[in-house]
This record gives sequence, C-alpha cells and structure tokens, in this order.
Amino acid sequence: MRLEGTMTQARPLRADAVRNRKKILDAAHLLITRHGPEVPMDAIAEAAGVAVGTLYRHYPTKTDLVGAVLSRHVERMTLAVEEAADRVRAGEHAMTELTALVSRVIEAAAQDHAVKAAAQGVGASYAPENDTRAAAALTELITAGQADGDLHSDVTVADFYLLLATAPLDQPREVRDRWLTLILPGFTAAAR
Amino acid sequence: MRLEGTMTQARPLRADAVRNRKKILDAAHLLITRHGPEVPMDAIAEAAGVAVGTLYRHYPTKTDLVGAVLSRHVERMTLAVEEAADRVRAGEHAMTELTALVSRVIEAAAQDHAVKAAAQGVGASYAPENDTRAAAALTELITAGQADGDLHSDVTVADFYLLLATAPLDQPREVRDRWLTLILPGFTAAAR
Amino acid sequence: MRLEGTMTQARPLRADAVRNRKKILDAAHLLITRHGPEVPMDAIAEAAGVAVGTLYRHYPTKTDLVGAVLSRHVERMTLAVEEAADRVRAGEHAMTELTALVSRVIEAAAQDHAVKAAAQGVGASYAPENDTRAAAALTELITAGQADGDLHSDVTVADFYLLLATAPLDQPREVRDRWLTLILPGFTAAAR
Amino acid sequence: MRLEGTMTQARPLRADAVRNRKKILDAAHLLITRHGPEVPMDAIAEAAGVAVGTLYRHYPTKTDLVGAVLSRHVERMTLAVEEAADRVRAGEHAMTELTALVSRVIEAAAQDHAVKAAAQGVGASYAPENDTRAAAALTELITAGQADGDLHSDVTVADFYLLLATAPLDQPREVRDRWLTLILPGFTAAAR
DNA sequence: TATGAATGAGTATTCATTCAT
DNA sequence: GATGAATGAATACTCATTCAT
Repeated sequence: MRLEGTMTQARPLRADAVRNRKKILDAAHLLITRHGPEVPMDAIAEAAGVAVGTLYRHYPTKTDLVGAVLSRHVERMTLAVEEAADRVRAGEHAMTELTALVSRVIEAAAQDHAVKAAAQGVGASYAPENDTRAAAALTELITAGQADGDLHSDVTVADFYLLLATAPLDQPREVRDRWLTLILPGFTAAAR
Repeated sequence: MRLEGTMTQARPLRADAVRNRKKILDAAHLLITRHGPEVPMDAIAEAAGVAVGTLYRHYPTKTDLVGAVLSRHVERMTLAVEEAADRVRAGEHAMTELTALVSRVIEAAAQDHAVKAAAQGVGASYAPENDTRAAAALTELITAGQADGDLHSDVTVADFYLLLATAPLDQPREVRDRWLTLILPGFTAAAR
Repeated sequence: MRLEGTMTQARPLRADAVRNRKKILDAAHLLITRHGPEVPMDAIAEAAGVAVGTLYRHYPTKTDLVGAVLSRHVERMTLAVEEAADRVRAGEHAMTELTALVSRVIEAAAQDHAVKAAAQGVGASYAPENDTRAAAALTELITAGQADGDLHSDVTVADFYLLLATAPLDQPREVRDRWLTLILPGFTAAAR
Repeated sequence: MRLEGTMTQARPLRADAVRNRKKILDAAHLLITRHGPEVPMDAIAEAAGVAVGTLYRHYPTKTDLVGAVLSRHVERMTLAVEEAADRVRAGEHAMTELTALVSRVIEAAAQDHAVKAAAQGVGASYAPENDTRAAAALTELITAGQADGDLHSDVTVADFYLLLATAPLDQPREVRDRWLTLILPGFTAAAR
C-alpha cells in the first residue's frame, strides 16, 4: 500500500515547485488519458514543460506518477458520490440518485479510460483515503435505497465497485447504455 | 529485405516440426496467460525449448503467435457453446444450459485471462470462423430460451459477448460468482 | 583467389543436379540484379524452386553464389570483346569497334548494375579464366588501334578495366553518355 | 509510442555533450570509413566510449549519423573549392587550380571512401546548403577556366561532380593518378 | 541427394532511471 | 531545485548456415 507523493512531503513546497507539480500532473493526465500509460516519461516531461529530472523529483517512479494521476480521477468520483449523498440527505430519491451516479461515473470514466488501464497496467495503487470517503458516502446511498425498498438488501459497496470495474468503458456509448440496462436489474429488490 | 513468399502452406509439417509447434504454442499459452502479452519472444522460445528463429518460423510475428494462442481459447469456447446447443436440442432446458454455459466459460476464461488482454493489447485477430460457429449455436440457445419465456425477448448474441467481455476474470472466484448473480437477472424475462 | 564451384566438381553432375544448378543461377541472377546482393538465400532458393539445402549444396556460401552470378556477367562481356576482336581481324576499324564495345558493355552493365555491386559488396571474386580470354582479345584490339594511330600508345588493358569499373552505371542514360564523351578523349592519340 | 517533440534544438549543448558529440562523430567516421555503413551502432558507440543511448540522443537514426559523417566530408570539400576560387580571384591560373583541386579532393576522398558508399547505401542525405556553396565557387572556377580558353566550353558543374562521383577512390594511388590522366583531357578545350 | 526445420548471433531502436552540471 | 545528457538492459525480428529426416 503506497501513499501518494504529497503525503510523504513533510515541509511545504516552494511556490514554483507547486506550480511544476501541477503542470506535471496535468500533462500526465492528458497524455495518459490520450495514449495510455505507455507514454514515455520524457514525453510527459516535455508536455509539462519541465525536464525529466524535475518530473522524477516529484514522482520518483513512473508508477508513482500514474498512481497520482489515478488518484485525481478517484477524487473526482468521490466528489460525485458525496454530492449524490448530499442530495439524498436533502430529500432526493436514493435509487434515482444511485442510478444517475453510476451512469455519470461510467460516462466520465469512459472518456478517461486509459487512466484506469494505467492503474492495472502499471500496478499503481491509488490513494486509499479517497476510497474511504467515497465508501462512506456510497454506504449512505445504499442504505437509503434499501430503506426505500428499491435496492436489493444484499447489495454492498463492493458491488458498486465491481459494477464500475467491469463497465465496458472502451465501448461506444450505446454499448455502455445497453450494459447498464443489463446490469442494473441485478441491483434491485424487485428483480431477484 | 522482404520478398513475397508463397501464401499457402499446403504440405503437412514434418513430425518434429509439429512437435515444436505444439511446444511453442503451449509455452506461449502459459507465459502469456501468466504474464500477459508483453512476454518477450525470447522468453517464449526459451520456455518452449527452441531457438527464437524456430519460433519465428512458425509464427512470423508476435501478433500471429498471440493470435494463435487466442484462437485456441476461442475454439474451446466454441465447443462449449455447441455442446450446450446439442443438449438443448436433445431436450434440456435452455435457460439452465445458458446459465451453466456462461458460468463455465467464465471460469475457463478466468484461468486464461491474460489471453484475452493479449488479443486487444497486441491487436491480434482470432480466427473469425470460430465466432461464426459459436454465434450460430448461441443464437439457437437464445431462441430456445426466449421460446420458453425465460430469456428476455430483446436479448441478443451481442449481449452475451458483452457479458463475457466484461466479466471480472482477474478477480477471485467469489467475486466472479457475485458478478453472475448481479448480471444474470438482466437477461431474464421476469426481471425487466 | 577462388575458383568457381563448377571447377571443384570432379565427376559430372547428375542431370537433375545440372538442372537445379541452372535454376539456382538464373534465380540468383534475377534477384541479385533486381534487389542487390542482400537478397536472402531463402528468397533465391524459393525463386529457384529448390530448398535452401540444395542451394547450399551447389554453392557452399553466399559469396560463392554471388561470385558465380558475377562470372556469368563477365562471361558475357568476354564474348562481346571476342566478337569485336573477330570483326577487327576481319577488317573493321579498331577504334570504332573499341568505342562501340565500351558503349555496349557499359549499357549492358547498367542494366545489371546490382551484379557489380554484388562483387564488391560481398567480396566475391569472379572466375579469372574469363578475364584471361577477355584480356587477350582486348589486347588485340588495343594493339590494332595503336597501329592505326588512333589509340594513345600508352593505353593498356588495365585502362579499359578502369573505364568500366568507374562508369556511372547507376546514373541515367544521358549521364552515362556524357561520361563517355568526357572519358574517351583521354584514350586517343590526338588528345594527349 | 512516438510523440512529437520540438523540432528546433535552439539552446547550445552542454560542454560534455559537445565532447561526446564529437567523439561519436569521430568514431562513426573512422568505423564507417573502415568498414562501410554496415557497422553496427553498438560498435560505433563502443568506439566512441559512450552508451548506445547517448549515440541515439545525438543522432536519432543510423541514417542521421551516416548523414552527419557525410556532411563533414562534403564540408571539407566545399572549403577546398572555396579556397581555390579565392586563389583564382587573387590571380592564380584557373586551370591549374582546377586540376590541383580535383586531384586534392580525390586524394582526400580516397581516404574517406566508404563514407560516400555509406550515403547511397543508407540513403542518408547530406546538408544541401554546402552543395550550394561549393557549386557557386566551382562555377566561378569553371567560368574563369573557360575565359582563359583552357576549359572546354560545354563543361559544367555537373561534369565535375560526375568526375568525383566516378573516381576510383578505392584503388591505389597510381591507379587514381592514371585515372586523372585519362579523364582530364576530356575537360580541356584542346582535346575535343 | 533434396528437403526445409532449427539454430543463434546480430541489428536498430526505445525508455525508465541516474547523475553531473 | 532544475536541467537534460548518459546509461544500458530490453525487444522484435532477420538471415546465413547446419543438420536431421
């Protein structure tokens, strides 16, 4: 289990170092999303407008960099889940939110697909603390859905992770939609 | 310097060549399954106990070799589907056969997982005629299942391919089973 | 100094062996002329309709084969020189014949250029006995030309070889012609 | 995975990089001259005392390296021509300078012969701007020689290029001299 | 003798990572 | 802290030549 670079950095970074760090992460995100995790480190460095050395100072390993990129992605997902949880707490229908959430997350991931491949391909592990937050919010949604009698009672957070992990992200839109049509019944109370 | 050779390799291979070919395919299968399609050709050659040249004589390209490994896999699946279709024709319950088939194929693929990745990763194309055979048998099963009123009327061969393509092959057994629990309802007439 | 394969072959070849030998040489000639001496031995064997083993039985080394191809070329040149000498002996004007000969040989070589490259590139040495015959005929022509007072008195066989060796065979026709315009004066008695 | 980089390498090289670049070019020059353009890149790297990676950083392709070696050669020739033109402008006899120039360039090239073969063999293109400079200076010389009535009036820059291109560079000194004796008359006004 | 399968050293090139400037 | 030059192991593929069938 590896923590993200930022965590290990005790003292605050110099202003330009922060800037560089962001430029690097942006470039990595862009290139990895576009070309997959095989992009050479040199290419990322060039796109970021820094030298490779700088890149390595911030992320001592390609795996680290890919991991950082992935973390960002996870962070975005986490926010989406938390927002959905907020809305449910504010009175929205849980199952509706869950369905929309899944759909939205999958669509987002489909654009960013290479990022996920990155994680598995290079073996990068992403920041676990985000997962915890996401898991908490998701649990809330699930509980609410079950309380409504919509969601099947044995559904867990892991099931949703599985849902995301297996979504056909690299397929065209209509395939992804068909996919949701096929998979969502399994999550409802009525269908099983 | 590449000059065109004869396309057709009509004459039967020599006994020892056949032996080597099999050794190569076995080694490739093993290594690709275990380490993914990135395994060096040299490693495969060594594992097969032949020199690289021999390997290249049998499979002029890495893509060819990976494709051959994949074809094997597909062939096995095809047989499974055809057997199921035979049983249904012989009176067995279609939905039961379909469910068992999916389960069996997924289990088989799980062992062989990297092989699939190989196909996409290297762009190897697997023998399409197998697909045709498999598709025919599968169509038969689907039609039967729909006639029984078990299978949802809009289910197609493509849906089953999607099912296979997205199965969490690299997850442990219980995850795969859970997965089937979640996905199969979407295929039934009752659940939707 | 290596002798051609034929020379080392004490007993007469079997009929089919002779046939194979010719097929090989023809194929080698064609491919080497067309693609240069880098053509793989396998390609030559295939074009000849024999297996590589057969090819190697006749020409134990690529160098040998290339040398044999070259010999053929030299043989043709030799014939041309001898014919010119014959004509001069029959009363033709020596200088005219020499000029025409040079022109003709260069044109022939231009088509067959790769063959010459072959000789140098692979280090093949061509059958020297042909040279002897060619040299004799050429000497005759030279002597006649000098007797006529046309050819410069210090011109030797080596000069003509130099002429051929340096002709711009890979250049287009007009360049080769210009070349002759430039080089021939040096051979005449008048110009020096 | 190739991503596009910046074309312009504006900033000056670091001192040690310059040193390496020179070592590489020297080694390449030596080895290519000695063994022809087939010398392995590894061999050149070793001879230069650097790792292959370094070699490829400076010359991304073998063709580039060979081209660079050739450019050097051309550059040297260009200088020689320009110097001769300078001398003629300063009052020297044009034909004498031309003759000496040709002789000198050929002698220089003879040492370097393989380099030329390299260019053609690998398809390397040498810096064309050098040619332009050389052509200008050569034109000047030719014009002067024709004005003196020494050089044949139809002689062009191309003729001199042809002269160089066909010189028997790989032959011993006396052959090259003999060659000049034979070819130069063709360039004079008197001989044709 | 012919066949063609097997050998294996050799080739250009890439890329994560280190380290002198 | 940043730079970018250097490293060198790794990879797919070729081809002259040998040798079992």
